[in-house]
Amino acid sequence: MGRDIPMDETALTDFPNDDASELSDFDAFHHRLRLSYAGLPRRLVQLADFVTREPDEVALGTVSSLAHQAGVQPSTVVRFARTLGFSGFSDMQAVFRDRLRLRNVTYKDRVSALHRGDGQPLEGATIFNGFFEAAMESLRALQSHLIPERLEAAIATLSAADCIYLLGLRRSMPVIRYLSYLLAKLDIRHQIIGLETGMEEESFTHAGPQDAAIVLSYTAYAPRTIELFRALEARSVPVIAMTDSAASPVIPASGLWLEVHEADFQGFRSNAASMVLVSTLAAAVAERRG
Amino acid sequence: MGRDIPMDETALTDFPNDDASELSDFDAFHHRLRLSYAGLPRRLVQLADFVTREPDEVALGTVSSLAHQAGVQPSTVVRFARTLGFSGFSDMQAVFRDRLRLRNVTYKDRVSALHRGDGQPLEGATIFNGFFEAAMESLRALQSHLIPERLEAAIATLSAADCIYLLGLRRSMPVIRYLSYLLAKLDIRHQIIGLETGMEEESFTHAGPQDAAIVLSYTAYAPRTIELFRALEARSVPVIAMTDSAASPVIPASGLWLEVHEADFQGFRSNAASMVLVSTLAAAVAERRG
DNA sequence: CACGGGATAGAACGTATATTCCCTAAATTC
DNA sequence: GAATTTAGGGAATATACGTTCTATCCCGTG
Repeated sequence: MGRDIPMDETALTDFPNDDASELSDFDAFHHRLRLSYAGLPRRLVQLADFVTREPDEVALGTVSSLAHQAGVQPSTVVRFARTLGFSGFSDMQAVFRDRLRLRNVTYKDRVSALHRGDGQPLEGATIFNGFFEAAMESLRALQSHLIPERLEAAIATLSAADCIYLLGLRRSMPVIRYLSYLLAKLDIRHQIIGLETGMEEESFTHAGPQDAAIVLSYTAYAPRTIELFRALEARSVPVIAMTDSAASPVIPASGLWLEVHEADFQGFRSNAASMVLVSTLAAAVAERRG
Repeated sequence: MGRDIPMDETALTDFPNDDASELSDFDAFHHRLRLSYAGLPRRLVQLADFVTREPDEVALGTVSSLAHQAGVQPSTVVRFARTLGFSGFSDMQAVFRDRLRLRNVTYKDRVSALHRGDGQPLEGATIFNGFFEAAMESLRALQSHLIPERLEAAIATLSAADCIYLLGLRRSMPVIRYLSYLLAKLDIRHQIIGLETGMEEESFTHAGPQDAAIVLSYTAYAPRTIELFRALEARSVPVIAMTDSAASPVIPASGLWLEVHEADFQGFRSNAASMVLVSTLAAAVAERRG
């Protein structure tokens, strides 16, 4: 216990800690590592990679076990520590161990910290908790309401489509953009409806039964979305709706709709469930098309 | 693959036990401890209480440090281990260390377990499960890693900012767009960096210390993001990073970064955690500004 | 091609740690 | 109340570990 090494306090703390966000020793270590990484010899780079990849091993292992895993000599490990400003390996390991300790401490008290209901103005942790719960709730609801057959039908329809039109305004717009991003990456032809205001109908002048559309709309359903949805149905475009109730105005005649309940927190809808479902559709269509 | 357990089973357990039938060493240890607890001598009871209360100390400490903390003699610690069926203290400690190791691997391999090796096409429900699990895992990881003080510091910085610059390319772009949408709704001045390719730097020619920036980047960090991040730092723009490791190249000198691990499924990253955190930041800043 | 400097590997050293043994104290039984 | 058994404390011992030193190798340089 009696570690009489002075443990060079300045070793890691001489970095600009300007403001309230104090750099943890662990972060400071990595900061230093990044700075000197470029000029490091081969074996030390090997070690640098290893310690960033397996920080837990560093905390729990011994010099020789790490040396073995990283493919270097034990003495190199010590040299690595000294190069980074520690008095020896043990000093460096202490940083990694403290991180493990700390991590589990925050894990322990986070519940009490987050659920503080003492009427104080909303602090960050409370707001986070709200969004977190909303997302979890939405995901759970999605999982329990999802009907596999419907999902399969939706995938089949989309897979057969020539071009997939995407419709979702206001709060659903970010989800649509995300879907568009996914489809682009998967090289699936698609088109967002309504990027330019007022020109929405022009987006699907050529659309027909050979295509398909995904429509997202949650209460209160944007009137413009309903309009555009009806225009799509009028053109006999097969529509897959993602909405939150059987009474929704965007449920297609085919009955092909997927139930998604987005819990909201302070008026902001967590789009977690929509994002997951939309990812599923994109990946499944890509898979189906091969 | 014997794992077709519905995910809500695993959702609430603290430790990702491989299976209900196959107890982890750590759980087995506690089971044994409970059985023999009643007939234990005084000092050993003292130790039993200590190891259940502070398992991390057992994993990280030495015989004498534990003896000191528990108020017994070092030799008693060894006797304790032997009484519980270990060959010595080190054997017992190994169990506690393995537990620490396992804790942090949880989400890594779980999703990949869904990748079917038999070459069969994945059906919709399977794909959905993958994305669903990835999202849940990301959210859980976010909750356990989030440091409330850091979050507060980030909110404070953003609240004080004149204009908030948003940076995140490729896979992070959808999240940035979503954040932009939120900020627009909340009437908070902001600017996305890099909407037009090649003209990114022009987006922040007027940026300075009075502003702030949010940078999203996950492995493998897009080189262009790193470049732009450095340019921001060079202009002394306070940067808040959302990234996945202390070794990330986009961690600002201020140390103001938030840890986010996005589990991915089939190469697609669930952005669930990022979305939740980004919503939190937007709402908290709005709240702070009143 | 020769030389010098630094990086690396391997071995030797000293220390800290777990372990073991033994003695003392306490408790239980005859 | 004495003897025997069991728990606990303390010190000695063995081992594993980090550290340091030195010889060798590689790479760059004159």
